[in-house]
Amino acid sequence: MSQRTEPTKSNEAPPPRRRGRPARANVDDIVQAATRLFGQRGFRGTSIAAVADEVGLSDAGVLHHFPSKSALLDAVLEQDLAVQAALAREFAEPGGLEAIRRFAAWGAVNEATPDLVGLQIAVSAEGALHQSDLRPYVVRRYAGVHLLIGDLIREGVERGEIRPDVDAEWEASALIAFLDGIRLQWRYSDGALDIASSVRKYFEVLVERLQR
Amino acid sequence: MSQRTEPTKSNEAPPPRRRGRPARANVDDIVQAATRLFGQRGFRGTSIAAVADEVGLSDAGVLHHFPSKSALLDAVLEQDLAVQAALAREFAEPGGLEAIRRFAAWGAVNEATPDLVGLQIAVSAEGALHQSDLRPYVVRRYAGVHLLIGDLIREGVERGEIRPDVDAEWEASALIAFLDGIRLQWRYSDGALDIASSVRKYFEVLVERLQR
Amino acid sequence: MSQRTEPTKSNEAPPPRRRGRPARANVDDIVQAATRLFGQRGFRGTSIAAVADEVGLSDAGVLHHFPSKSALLDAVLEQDLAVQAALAREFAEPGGLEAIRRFAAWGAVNEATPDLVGLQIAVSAEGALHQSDLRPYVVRRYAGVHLLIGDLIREGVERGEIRPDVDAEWEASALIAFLDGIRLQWRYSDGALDIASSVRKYFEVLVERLQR
Amino acid sequence: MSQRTEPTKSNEAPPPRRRGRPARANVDDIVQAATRLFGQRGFRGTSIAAVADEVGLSDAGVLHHFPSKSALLDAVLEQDLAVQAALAREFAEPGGLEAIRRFAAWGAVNEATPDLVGLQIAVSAEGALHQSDLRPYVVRRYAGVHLLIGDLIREGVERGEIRPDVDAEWEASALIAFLDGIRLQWRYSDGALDIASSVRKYFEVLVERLQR
DNA sequence: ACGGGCGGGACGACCCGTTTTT
DNA sequence: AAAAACGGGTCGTCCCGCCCGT
Repeated sequence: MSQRTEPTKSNEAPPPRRRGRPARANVDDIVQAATRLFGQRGFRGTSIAAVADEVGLSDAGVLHHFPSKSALLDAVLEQDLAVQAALAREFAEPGGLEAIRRFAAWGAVNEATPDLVGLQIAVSAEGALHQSDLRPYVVRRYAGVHLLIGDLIREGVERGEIRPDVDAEWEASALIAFLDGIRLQWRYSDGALDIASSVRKYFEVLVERLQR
Repeated sequence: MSQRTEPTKSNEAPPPRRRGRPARANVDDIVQAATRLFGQRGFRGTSIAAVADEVGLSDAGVLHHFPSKSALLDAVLEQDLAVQAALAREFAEPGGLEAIRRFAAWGAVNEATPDLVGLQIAVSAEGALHQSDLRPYVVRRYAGVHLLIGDLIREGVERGEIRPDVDAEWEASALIAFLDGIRLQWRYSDGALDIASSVRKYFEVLVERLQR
Repeated sequence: MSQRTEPTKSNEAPPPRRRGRPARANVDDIVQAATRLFGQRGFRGTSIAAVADEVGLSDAGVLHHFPSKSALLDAVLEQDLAVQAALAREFAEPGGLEAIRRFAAWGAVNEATPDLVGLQIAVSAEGALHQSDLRPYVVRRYAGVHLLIGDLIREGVERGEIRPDVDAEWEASALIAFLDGIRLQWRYSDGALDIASSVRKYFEVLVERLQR
Repeated sequence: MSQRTEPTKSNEAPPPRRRGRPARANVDDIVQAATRLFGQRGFRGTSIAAVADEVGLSDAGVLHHFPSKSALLDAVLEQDLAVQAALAREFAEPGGLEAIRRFAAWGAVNEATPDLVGLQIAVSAEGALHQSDLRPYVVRRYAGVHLLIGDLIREGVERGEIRPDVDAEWEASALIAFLDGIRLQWRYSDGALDIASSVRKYFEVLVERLQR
């Protein structure tokens, strides 16, 4: 299925390719390839040359677009964050318990975007190491999700959908923990684990616990 | 105390060893230092030289005891596994629901052995990357824990302590996921998160769910 | 306006230049910037990008005007040579001992044109290295000055102003050596050394020695 | 004298190589080779690989002995300084005017140790560039020589050998300038210039000026 | 047996001058 | 005049072997 090397629009009508545009890789291609490779091999385990290879450039070619490896990382992370944020907004839109119910589909989304999931796993993993540049990014992401979930629970309590004595902080933390952990297992099982239904089940149990 | 460089048993060097032999680092020291460093910086992020430095040897000195870096890794992992297995046996000893209740103390144990926890996190993290030598090790560990928890649940069902309709597989998987995830959060919070009580709470909820 | 990008003569752009041309850097600007940077960091220590930055262009922009880095160097050197030659002609104009006396002001001129002096120092310095492209240029300059001074002395002898037994060759060589060396010291002293009076003193001593 | 490139014994009889020290390049060889290359091509113009080549090692081999390029530079400079200091002490030993007379032989010494002279020229040259690591070294050397010469003149004045109205500071400065400059010319003339007699002549003129 | 001095080959990121295309 | 890309090169790191002393 066309390994890599020409990721973009499939309807690009290659033959004509007027006026010798060599159809060079563009910035988006690079970010995409880097996303995949970072996700597969980790940030430190991925050399600029490997990314360049993927998109058919030389190291210098990539460094032309991104002055340093960490600039490339920033671009990758920023793009990931944008996708995640959009998704979270969509899920959270109804607010309260209903929003939480919606998040049950989160596992299915994971299965659909393995590259991004791989990236998040790898980033979480490497960020856990001391003195990693990825730490702040992961910490920020944790804080964001934590706040989001906590708010939904509190909102549910206000609306009377959720029992007032639930420990919102702990629930948020436990949810994130489960999601992170199950994602790891998914990775280790080479996708064999049915993450979608596993996540759905967690939400069933969670919703029941929240309601009473 | 025994700063570095010769931490271990003082009752060695039995016979003469005259003339102030500088008390060189031994194999155990190296494994211990490697455990700490692997846990802090990851396996690939730790150079042999760094380990050697920690114990006051040269690279060659370390390589004398362990022919290669991965031999050192094996030793570290083996030691970790032994500790974990002993712990698990102790917790699981009563069997059934009671054993599961005992595991609630797992979080507290984590706080007591930060080096080993760090190692496990780092290993899980790096093993998640494709083509990592650590993968098989992590997979094996997952399988072991999975089996252990599953067996305890099944045993509890047999004993009538646990509802027969629980999904043992999913519970084991979810538990491991939570533990892995919460450990990560603990790491990212620089130990600020109260992992012991967070884990205890999970087990409370779990035990309640299993019973009724 | 004009942030950067066209510091020089304001009375250019004579006729139309309609439609707010952003007043791009011109060739002279580039040469001037290159002169300063070559003088400060040396030829090899100055990248085309650095020059481009100074004048607000991209590397490619500079390379549009000068096909290669050494073409830019040639332009810089040529301009420097023109300035020096004009100065020398002016000083040497009366000929004989009087011309030599005039050269006493050389130090003061140096202080007034620090960029060019910096360039000469840097060029002398780098040209001294083996296989440098700058060698021939420096050698030619040495020869020129040598000849000039030698001629003045010989002329002075003919005119009877200078003792006939002076060693013109050595005097020229020593003078140049002193000037080069004192210039270096000036540079190392960050301009603290009073090069003008130091040079003047050398000429006093020299003139006295020449006369008897 | 066995150019370079295979410093060891030429009759090395590869097969046997009894138990033996393969006569690897040692630290001194590296420093010496670096001295020559730095002198010929400058510090920045000399790669570690070039030095390694000269002594028959790989880059890594050299970096084993000197952790970084600037560590190697330090070693080279330190050695140079030691040689210079010893020489200066020897010349300056009688003190006063006599010591100054002795320095007339400085040019001849230069001719005998072209490598060190080359190094000094190159270092002076590169140090003149802004933000060079060599600056402080050169400044220190200047200060040392300045002080030495100044002291000798002052001593000569005290002893009554030198006229009391000489400007010791200027004389020191001018002497250094001449020496630096003439050295440069010597370099540019590819050794054709008779630096020994040129320097001697400067000292003759100098001594005469100091005395009367 | 233990420990280390010494060395290397591969690879890492990044920079620089330059050509090609628009 | 800029944008895109490349090839060569720099320093430095890493893992590991070949020796030799104790």
